[in-house]
Amino acid sequence: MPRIIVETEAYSHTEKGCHAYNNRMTTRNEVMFNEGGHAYVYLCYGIHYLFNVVTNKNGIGDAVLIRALEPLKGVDIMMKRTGVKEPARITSGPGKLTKAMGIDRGLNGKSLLGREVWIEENDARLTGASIQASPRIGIDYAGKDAELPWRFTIKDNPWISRK
DNA sequence: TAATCGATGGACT
DNA sequence: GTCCATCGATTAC
Repeated sequence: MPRIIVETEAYSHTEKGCHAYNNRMTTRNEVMFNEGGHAYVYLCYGIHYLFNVVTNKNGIGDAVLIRALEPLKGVDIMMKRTGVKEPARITSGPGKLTKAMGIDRGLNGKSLLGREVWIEENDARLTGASIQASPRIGIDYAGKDAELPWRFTIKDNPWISRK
């Protein structure tokens, strides 16, 4: 069931918004220190699973949070999973998209080159002008690092989260 | 071992 | 606009 990723946020161990800040490794975020190309899935607020892609080398805790998707197929089953009627709202948020995709902690640490979850290229090509950068969402506790413009969205795409 | 707190979202006033 | 469900990880003691 393909999707196009339309909204992401970057997290690096060099800033406080990241779980791996200051190279802190815990049972929760240890997969972030894996080789890039792995899935990092964790439970937030006791309710929502958030899906990240580990991006750096082994031993370096960097990742990209997937915040929103544009569905290409499978809209019907995602509406059934989430109960959301409006197609453009099914995956418009990091917690909602994992529910729509059926992602849970069972995928934590899985390789994105495997068969359970993966990312691939398609024919869509973006120009720099169609990508907007803005401050990340929901990390006020990170202080000054919360202002980093590390949230990337596709301009005017209706599937991005509205915050 | 106990208290606190989220990389959220939905319901409600 | 405000409130809060819900639970594992983290922090406080």
